[in-house]
Amino acid sequence: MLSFTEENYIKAIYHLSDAGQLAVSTNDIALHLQTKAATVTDMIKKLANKDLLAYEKYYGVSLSKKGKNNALSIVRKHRLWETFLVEKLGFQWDEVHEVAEQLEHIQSNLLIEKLDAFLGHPETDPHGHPIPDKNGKVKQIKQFSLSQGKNGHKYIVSEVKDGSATFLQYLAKHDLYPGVTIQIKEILPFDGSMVVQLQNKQKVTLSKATSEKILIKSNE
Amino acid sequence: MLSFTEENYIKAIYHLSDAGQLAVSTNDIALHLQTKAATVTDMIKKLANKDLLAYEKYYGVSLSKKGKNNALSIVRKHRLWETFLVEKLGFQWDEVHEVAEQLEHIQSNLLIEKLDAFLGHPETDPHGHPIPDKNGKVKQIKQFSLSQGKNGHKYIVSEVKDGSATFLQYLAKHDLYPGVTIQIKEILPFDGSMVVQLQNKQKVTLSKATSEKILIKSNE
DNA sequence: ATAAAAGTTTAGATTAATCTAAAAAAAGAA
DNA sequence: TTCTTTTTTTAGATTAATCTAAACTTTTAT
Ligand SMILES: [Mn+2]
Ligand SMILES: [Mn+2]
Ligand SMILES: [Mn+2]
Ligand SMILES: [Mn+2]
Repeated sequence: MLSFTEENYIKAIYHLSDAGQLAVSTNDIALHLQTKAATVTDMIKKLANKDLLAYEKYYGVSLSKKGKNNALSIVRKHRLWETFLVEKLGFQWDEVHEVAEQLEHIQSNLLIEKLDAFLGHPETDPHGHPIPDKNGKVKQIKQFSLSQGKNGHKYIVSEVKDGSATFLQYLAKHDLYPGVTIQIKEILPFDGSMVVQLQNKQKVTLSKATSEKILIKSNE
Repeated sequence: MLSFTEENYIKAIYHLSDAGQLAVSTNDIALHLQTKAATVTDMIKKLANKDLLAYEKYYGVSLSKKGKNNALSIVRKHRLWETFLVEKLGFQWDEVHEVAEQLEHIQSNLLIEKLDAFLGHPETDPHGHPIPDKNGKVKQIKQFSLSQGKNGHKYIVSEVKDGSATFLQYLAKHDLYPGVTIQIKEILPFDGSMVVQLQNKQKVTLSKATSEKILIKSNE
């Protein structure tokens, strides 16, 4: 049984390592968790003793199988709770992250499996992030950045890569959510901004910076 | 903002003092929280410094207005979550307490008000315990022990006073829940046990000890 | 009224998580 | 390759929550 703090370290390392691929440095973890490097060193020694990660002095850490499983379980809970908050309680998608940061630490397998069933076994959360299944399997979809879309083509929004409240509110104002179909109407060559049209025929102009943070998938 | 531990102390004192009426002793708190008296002494000093309770050395503590408000908020959250777990997620009523002990510490007013609305502003939890409203008001109903019911009379089960899993499972097996109408068919004088009949005509024999732990209200 | 028992507090330690400052190692630049 | 900068670790403290053992206060019983 991991403590609240240990769980947050494991999850941070999971995200920073790109799902457990790369090694993660002490400073990266400290930055991500808003703490100090010395604190991180202490904690990763503890996590290494628990076989949750491999730690090589001065060269960072990488999650073990056990650590990865723990991380996936926390990510699963986080994303299921976010889905619950939006789908069932009527939260806006920019309001859920902080609360899910707390809810993800509730310990009860029964709870999470019943919540999953109540939500109809969703595959993605409100931001389009995939929800790991009970066995830790993550469904990967073929997606790419909207900034790489072709003029005239239709796509489906699949994920947003910026979770800040202002960005999410901006997208919400223009009805840009995962699942929405869009068509690229125009790409301006001098600044890379583009005009996209929604199902309801409304047009929105998006800056390059914005279109880079929106992921899309093919329209089937 | 109270810590997890501080919240547990405040809630324990609230329950032990019968909703803030009586003073509570150090030992009572230690027993209830499964900790040591010395630990309790330290913590109540801290809570006294935060004006959550009045502490008189050697004579126990009593909650302040502020302490009572905090306690009511935690109790509200606990009971709303228990209701959610039973009504929406399909938990059995003997499975919810441990999970609610964790969920009651989640910090988010928005969450709890949205949860309340989602549940239809329930007045009692699955065990018949009243749910304090947003302002901390607790609705009191006229209720009494089933052991004091009269032969031949009809009543509605309103609350159960024992939260142990075995007791709750026993009642569930006989469909005895808050809200169910029962009629007393027979009271045996030598041991105080009674036979009650449910809506579905099924009869159950309850020992005195059991009927004392079931609260009922009049059949209107 | 005094002594014994019960309950409470204080003193001193421990563990988890955190910090700052100093030392050590690795990486980058000249 | 050697020096400088950056990163990481170690050393030593701090805070919250906990414990045991000893001291103290209140209550109960003779
Ligand atoms: Mn999130
Ligand atoms: Mn998300
Ligand atoms: Mn409960
Ligand atoms: Mn209850």
